Amino acid sequence: MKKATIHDICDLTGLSSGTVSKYLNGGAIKEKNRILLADAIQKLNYHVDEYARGLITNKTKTVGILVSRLDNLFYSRMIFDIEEQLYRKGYATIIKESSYDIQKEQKSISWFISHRVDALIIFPISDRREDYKLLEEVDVPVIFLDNYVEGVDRDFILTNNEQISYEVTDCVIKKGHRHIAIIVDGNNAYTSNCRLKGFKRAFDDNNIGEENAKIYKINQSIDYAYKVGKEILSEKKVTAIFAANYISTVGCVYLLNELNISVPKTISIVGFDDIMITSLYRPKLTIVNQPMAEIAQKTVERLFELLAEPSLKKQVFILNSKLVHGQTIATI
Amino acid sequence: MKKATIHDICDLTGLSSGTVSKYLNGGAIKEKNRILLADAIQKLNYHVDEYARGLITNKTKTVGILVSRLDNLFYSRMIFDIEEQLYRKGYATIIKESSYDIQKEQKSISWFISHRVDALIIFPISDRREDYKLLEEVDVPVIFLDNYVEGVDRDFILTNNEQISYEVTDCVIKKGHRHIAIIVDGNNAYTSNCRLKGFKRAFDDNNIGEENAKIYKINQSIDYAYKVGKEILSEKKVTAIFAANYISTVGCVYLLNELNISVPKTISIVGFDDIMITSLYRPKLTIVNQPMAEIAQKTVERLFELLAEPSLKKQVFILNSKLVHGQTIATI
DNA sequence: TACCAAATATGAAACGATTCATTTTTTTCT
DNA sequence: AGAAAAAAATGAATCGTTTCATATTTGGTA
Repeated sequence: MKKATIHDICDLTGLSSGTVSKYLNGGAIKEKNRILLADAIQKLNYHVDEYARGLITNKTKTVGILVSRLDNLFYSRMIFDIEEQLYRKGYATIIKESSYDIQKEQKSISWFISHRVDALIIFPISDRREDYKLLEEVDVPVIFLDNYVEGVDRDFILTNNEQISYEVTDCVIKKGHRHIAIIVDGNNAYTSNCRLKGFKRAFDDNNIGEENAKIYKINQSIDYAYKVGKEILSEKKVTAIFAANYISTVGCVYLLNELNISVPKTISIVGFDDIMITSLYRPKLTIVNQPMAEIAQKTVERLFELLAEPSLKKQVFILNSKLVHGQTIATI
Repeated sequence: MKKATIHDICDLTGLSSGTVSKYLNGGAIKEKNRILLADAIQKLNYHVDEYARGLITNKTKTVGILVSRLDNLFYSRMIFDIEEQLYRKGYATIIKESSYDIQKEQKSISWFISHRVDALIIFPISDRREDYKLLEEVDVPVIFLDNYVEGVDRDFILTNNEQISYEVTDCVIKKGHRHIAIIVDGNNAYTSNCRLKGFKRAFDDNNIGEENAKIYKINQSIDYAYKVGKEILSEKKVTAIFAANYISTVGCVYLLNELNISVPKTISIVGFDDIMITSLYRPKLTIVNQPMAEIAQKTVERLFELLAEPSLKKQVFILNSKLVHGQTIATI
């Protein structure tokens, strides 16, 4: 049994392909024929072939999302929000992941272009302009999230990483801590650097030598974060940990739970991105929250602006994170 | 600047479309021409138009996944595993979600068919055969996960829900509990019923009247689970809760944390699907684990069997869950 | 050099929809 | 009823690939 096409409908109804097409796309059809067509479509179990349609219309009503890791709740939650909004507007979402593999990221971008997505949302994993060269000659709207890439003339939606990191660190210092460790992502170049910068600036502004600022870089694995956390705990002087991304926050909380470490008596901790953390873990973590819903909202909003007017001047949007106080910073 | 096509490559190289196509698909080409083509493709920033290709080859190298909720970690984790394996085999994954809306589920199935996915993976939300009628006349391989639909002649991959639920309940009863509450999903008809059946059978086998078995149905919202949990706590007689899916487990743990309830002294609890639960929450939860990696593995394996031989006789696979003991069942 | 088989290259037809200039049918008005 | 205007239907051309039967080139051998 072969898939039914428009021609089969023509044969069955005696109407022409143009009329069938008009029906499928909601044009004006005589009532008699409308019924005829509805019946035929039902009878033949007809489905539009979007590949044939896309070929000629040059629109696919499809948005690609390229994410580094799907099993990172920070990303998947945001994607969930974005998908939901796109669906409402009649767009389908195609999700692919790069797994922090630049080769795979490029293959995915290429795949998306070949599949003619109408727009592309990327959580970039590289900070080198040439890794996104592929996109330069392509006139698909692209929005980058979570990370900046110097020299790429596209839209970016970011959060005030340096500022919030400064705020966290300053707060910890003000509570009397002098030896503080920060855990950042080694891959996530630009964003990590911002968080580091804010961290260091707080040391400077409080006149504390930067040699007291212990910096740890991890890759995007909870296990690795766990190990690094252990290493930090063995550093006797350190009294506070700033887990400056979601993965390291989860890793540290696992660790503290596992070793039954009394928080904040033994060690103080601040986390990043509260997704199921403060609800599950006690004491309640002091944690930075990036405005995920807002980011999703802004992304979709901007996406449609770009779809309507692709030549809009590129912009960088910076949204504000919030520090939510729990009970995990001790006052010394 | 228009998108480059094969014809542009022909013009630039002086070769024919057939040759270009052969090159793109890895055929034998003279070295001289191979270089010529590589250069031209680079220069023109050419990308294959998969819509044109798909139209004629009738293959899209694409698998659709239709999931009820993406922000349910039990599903998203499994999808992550499946996506990973499909990627390795050169297939792209398109994810859509139904949000427990049957209309949306059907629209998505229709979308997938129109977009000619080579295969389809569905986490069904209905247990009525006619809700999947769309698929009957379609010769795309389909695998259903997590839930059975009576009368649908397709492959299913499930877990031993009744058996494991029996095991849990029996264990709780053996520890002296007589009044036990179970929370199941009201939507998730077949699977929930299995879990309920096992629950009740344990009561019967232990000669405890079923009036002691308190049954609570929730929809797929953590907040609702939280509320139901509260209601259960107010039932003075109940000494143990069996949160028989991931959402209700999370909801209950939130609640117990929030109210600072001493577990298992005040109440005993068993959960379902340990994703970030036992690592974050103390005391360590006694919890049922479905073999997520195995399910993903089996799904992909079966998918490729069906792709190779679509007329294979349909099967129902049942994998085994495991009860992992923690410290949340009190002995009375 | 001439011949032949193997290796490459050619290009028209096909895939299944939409488009749009043209034709046919229906409606409205006198 | 007949003419004009409006509405609906027609169908050939088109989108950018792959396919495959045919034609051309290559290079080894007599």
